[in-house]
Amino acid sequence: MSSEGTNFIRARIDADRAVGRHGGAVRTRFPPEPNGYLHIGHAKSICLNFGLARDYAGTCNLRFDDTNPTTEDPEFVDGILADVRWLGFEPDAVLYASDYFEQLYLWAEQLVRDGKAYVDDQDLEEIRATRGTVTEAGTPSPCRGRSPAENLDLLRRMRAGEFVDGAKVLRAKIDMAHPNMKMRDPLMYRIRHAHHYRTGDAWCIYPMYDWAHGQSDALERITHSICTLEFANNRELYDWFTEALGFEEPPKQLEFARLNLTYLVMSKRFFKRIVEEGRVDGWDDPRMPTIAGLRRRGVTPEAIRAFAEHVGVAKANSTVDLGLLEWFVRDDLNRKAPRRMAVLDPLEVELTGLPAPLALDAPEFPRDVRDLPGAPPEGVDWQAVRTVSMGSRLLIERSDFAAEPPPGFRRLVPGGLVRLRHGPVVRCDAVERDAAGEVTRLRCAVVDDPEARPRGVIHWVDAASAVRVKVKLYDRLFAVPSPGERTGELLDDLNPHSLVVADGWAEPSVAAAGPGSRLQLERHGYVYRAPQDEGADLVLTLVVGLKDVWAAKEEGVVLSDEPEEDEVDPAQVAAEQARIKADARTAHFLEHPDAESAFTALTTAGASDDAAWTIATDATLRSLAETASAHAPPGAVGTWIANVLVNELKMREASAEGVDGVALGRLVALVEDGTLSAALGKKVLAVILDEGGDPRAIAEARGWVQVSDAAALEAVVDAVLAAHPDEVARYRAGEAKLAGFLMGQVMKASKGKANPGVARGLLDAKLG
RNA sequence: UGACCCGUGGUCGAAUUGGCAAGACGUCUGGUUCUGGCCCAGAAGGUUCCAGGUUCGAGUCCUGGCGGGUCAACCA
Repeated sequence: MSSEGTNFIRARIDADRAVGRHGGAVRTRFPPEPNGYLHIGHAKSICLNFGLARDYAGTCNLRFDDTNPTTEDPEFVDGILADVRWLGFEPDAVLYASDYFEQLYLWAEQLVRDGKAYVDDQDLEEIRATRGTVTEAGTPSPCRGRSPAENLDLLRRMRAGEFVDGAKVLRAKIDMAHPNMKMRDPLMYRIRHAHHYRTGDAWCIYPMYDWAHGQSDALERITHSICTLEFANNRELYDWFTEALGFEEPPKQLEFARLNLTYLVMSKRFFKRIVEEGRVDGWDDPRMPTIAGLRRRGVTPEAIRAFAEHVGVAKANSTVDLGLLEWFVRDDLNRKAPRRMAVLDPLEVELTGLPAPLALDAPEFPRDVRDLPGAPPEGVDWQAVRTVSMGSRLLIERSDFAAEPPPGFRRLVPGGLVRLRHGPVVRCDAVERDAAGEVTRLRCAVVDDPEARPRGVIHWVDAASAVRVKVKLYDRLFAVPSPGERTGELLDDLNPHSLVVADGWAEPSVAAAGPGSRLQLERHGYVYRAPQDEGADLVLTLVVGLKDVWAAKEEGVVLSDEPEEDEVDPAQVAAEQARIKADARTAHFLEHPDAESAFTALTTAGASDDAAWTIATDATLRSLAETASAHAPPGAVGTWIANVLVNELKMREASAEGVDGVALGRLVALVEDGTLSAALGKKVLAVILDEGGDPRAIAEARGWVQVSDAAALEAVVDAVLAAHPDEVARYRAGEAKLAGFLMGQVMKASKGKANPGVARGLLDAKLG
């Protein structure tokens, strides 16, 4: 199992395996449509699906969902396959929905024969108009009543190409008044005389997503079909199709929240637009959140995988801070990228006191990198040292000198000392300026005093040996955390400085770093040299900058004030809520007098309003309560039905129909007279629901009798207290919440049989 | 105002299925340091959306409300 904890999908898989579904196998798939490039959001899905297959020793297919010939392109299938492999996953099979067209068609004929699908002659507008709205039912097509034989003939002629595009469609025959719009006779096939990149001209009808997807999953014997939240409404249809075709152990669809990141949008359409408008340099522009873009930026697959695992999988819409992705990129590169020095905005330094050029040994990594968690990367010699020469003419970063330093400035100042990284400490003796007052050159002297206390350490390059580098300083694509929010136009929020090219100088060994290598330019960030050089120049791209506490402080990031919360009086809220509830109830009772009498009867018998309402508005529960009330106090029966029974039924997805009212009443009586505690009563109820029977007999057969005897419970309480001395001490030290924990232990020790009231009294007394 | 899904520190997200509200990022201290990086130690930050109910005990169950998302392509 992954070290990154659990999530609802894993919980579901564990539960399915526990009951032996699919023989405990896990088969997933990643199903992109080849109509664009994959982005970081897809990476999350890829890591999820392939990660599940890996952790459960299952399989994961890559399946191209290529059911729409007009948008798809083989260019994208190649790109997608390359991206998946680059991320580090090898599909167990590379498959295409288009390979299933024949089977899909055969199944469609089957549904037609079964009267579960029909051919509709209505055009696009008519279908749209008769679908209804979210609050109004749709109206059936005039073609809905066609006979299976006629439909079959029409479908075959559709396939044979007798009709023009849009003339006819095949629809599932479900329910035009269904509250879920996806179930209002959804389309299965449309006519499209178009060339498909794989099936060529073999077909002129193409399956819709809903029809193709679940059946493709079933063909591949997928166990868990994982998709994003927006398909949740489609699940009912997914299940309808697999049910209609009668698959055994059909695949089950599970939906999770797609990844959103601040400073980014994850929209294929927007990507397409900025690529076409030339605002970025293609789908793989290093500013793009596409996998290809991240790769060209120099981000490693390891960083993406670690990020994807970390953000987790849930059903709540959420937006992850882009800073988190950047953190994972740094964390990975910190251990992999050899250190180098480069000056991007040079200021000349004339160094005196150097008798001859120095040859300095500079380690590839600082010592402490070795102590990082995780093994050192392969192929990196941690002891490696490169030689850096230092002559009398140096270049330092312009921002590393300040004639008038701000407080806390730990770099070069007139008359001040700094260490030149891997080299000597120097003192700034003179500052040369041009006519405009701009600093043009510094004169510094080597300070040969081992006691010297420099203000800080700065990097440098030797002017005589430095090589020219062009560093593409990439920044976030958007300037604001939520693009498009201000004006509704994404382009308005594009970061104008997302690409700044710096012409700098680097120590010579930077040129020796091979194509495809990653380095840390010390005090700047991590850079990447493209596998293919762009020209004669040495070009590096900034993958991500180093964390920079100083720059953040300089910018003076001001945290916004806490928004003032309006003071609300809970009592007032409660009163208001009660009024709303009461109003709704009176309105309901106006039309349902029987509900009102039941409600009144239950509340006067002592049930709470909520419990009474739950029962009074449900005919089945109402008659159940009536039957049960012959054997136990009606108020208690009401409370039990509303709070315990309803929950149990919900968990087993069962209805109240057929529940034994007499047994229920007797059960409540047993709880009321103290024979059973509430917890034991719940267990007995579960048995009644599962296999039926008399509550007393069930309880006796299993020894489920509440223990109220103080002496017997005292022994249990003593044992628990003795077994948890730390918790007892913490409780006595003031951690009141530990009482709940200890009480839980007592209940557990008594196998749930302790009378909670008595046990609690004992416990409280002993804890003092 | 139909159906479905979702509300847990600033941001993500766990919680053994009713029993001590994890962890990470971010923030703030301090230490270390020849990278203002990394690392180490510590801290702050929560009425688990709200109100009722059930229970010895509720983030978890029930009822209602509020807020957000998705669905009315011959896209996926």
